[in-house]
Amino acid sequence: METPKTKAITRFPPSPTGNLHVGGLRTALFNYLYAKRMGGEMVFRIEDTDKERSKKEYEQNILDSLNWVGIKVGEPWRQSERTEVYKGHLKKMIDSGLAYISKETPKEEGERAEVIRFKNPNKKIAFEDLILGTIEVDTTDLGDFVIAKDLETPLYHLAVVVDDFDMGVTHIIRGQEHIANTPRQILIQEAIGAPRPFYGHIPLILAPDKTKLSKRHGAVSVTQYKDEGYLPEVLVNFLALIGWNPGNDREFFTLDELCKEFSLEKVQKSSGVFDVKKLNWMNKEYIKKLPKERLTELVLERVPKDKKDFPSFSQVFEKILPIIVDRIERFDEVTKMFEAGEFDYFFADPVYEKSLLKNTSHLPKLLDILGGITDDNWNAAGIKSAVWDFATEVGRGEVLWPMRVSLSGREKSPDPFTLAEVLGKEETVRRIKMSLE
RNA sequence: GGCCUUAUCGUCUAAUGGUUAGGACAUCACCCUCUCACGGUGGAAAUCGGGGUUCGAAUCCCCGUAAGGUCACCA
Repeated sequence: METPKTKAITRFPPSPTGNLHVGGLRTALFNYLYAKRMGGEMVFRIEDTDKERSKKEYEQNILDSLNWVGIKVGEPWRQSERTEVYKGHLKKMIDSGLAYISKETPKEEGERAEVIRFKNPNKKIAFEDLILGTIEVDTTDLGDFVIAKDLETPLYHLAVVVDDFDMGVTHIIRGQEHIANTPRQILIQEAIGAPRPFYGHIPLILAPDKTKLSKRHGAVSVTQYKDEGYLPEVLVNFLALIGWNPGNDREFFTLDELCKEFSLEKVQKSSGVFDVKKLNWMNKEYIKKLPKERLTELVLERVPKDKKDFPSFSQVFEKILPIIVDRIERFDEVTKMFEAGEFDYFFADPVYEKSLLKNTSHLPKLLDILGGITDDNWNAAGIKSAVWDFATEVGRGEVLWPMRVSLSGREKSPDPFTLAEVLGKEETVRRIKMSLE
């Protein structure tokens, strides 16, 4: 790993007008990773100048989401608490003719008859984007844009520039939707005498239809992914790989590993589609490697209350955990399976549908074989080897199917040997006899 | 529409002038198998189009085309 030459101060400045979006999380991630990689830090700022739309609950959600995935942030700066600072700049700019109070004819409700506009010097601005290269724009067609409604009510562009300056931000890493904002923010920087930070505009995350990811495409907030049972480390790993790659085939990274590997040179220029299928695959890969304690906890919290009330629940649960885990990609599937009654037969007698049982004529013989298995050998492998030859001889489907149905009562279930192991010898025998009645 | 940006398998991407254009997800086939799931093996699949530059172009340049972003008294 290369030694960083300059410490970088990056920032994550969400506006609390909604829950944290996966796109927003990806932006936070890249800023965090870059700062860590460069031996600096990412500062956190709440952009709540829009008093109408900003809500405390959203601020909390953003913070909770960040914590959930393990991105640590300090106390945020709040724009709503810095009105005086912006006011000072505004006054100075007006006094020196860099901005002016403009008379307006309100077109919409809520619009003022007087606003503060920036005196646009109408020149060409070129900046070196760390990801896209040189970008040049003629700011003339921006006109004298509005930077505040009045001295007490600054607008986005002004507040951003002032804050980035005061916070000592060296690198602004943000989504490509901000490219158009950069020239006017540079103009303001020059007006207030702030140094120009480095810019890196990262590619957008798109929905499968290649349009902006929005609610109509399904889950967009981090909270939703959490609720659906995705692991936080998976979301981080997956999101890091949209628009960035390590330069080789490696796909699995922890947050810490990403902090060491990340670089802006490997960030893609073009937008990437959020592929839930791959997310699901990755979640399953991580689930497979989870330590037993955490796995148990995560599955257990998704089991419906009424199922947990079965008297034998704890003992049985221990045994069927691997069966459950085998069948899920996301933890919310645990709830769905239990609610569908998938595992009811582990806790209570199955109810037989005669048509499902098919041919029961080999069951008595099967009972003999099972009876001969010692307790030591009563496990899936042992049971299988005891039964296998007989089953093969008369036709496996003729023995194994009725055996499995008599134990589960279901059309679909784990294999009969596993079923028998979980149920125990006594119960297995009892159920097969019961199916013969 | 103006301005800005982008363009490798369906998707995420590797290859920074010389590779049979590589990997992963998804997909398909086969295997495992009493069912479901898991698992294993193999296959198909891409350089947007047209011109240059060069011995040689996915890679550099130009022109098209397409996609996205942005044009607020939101951020």
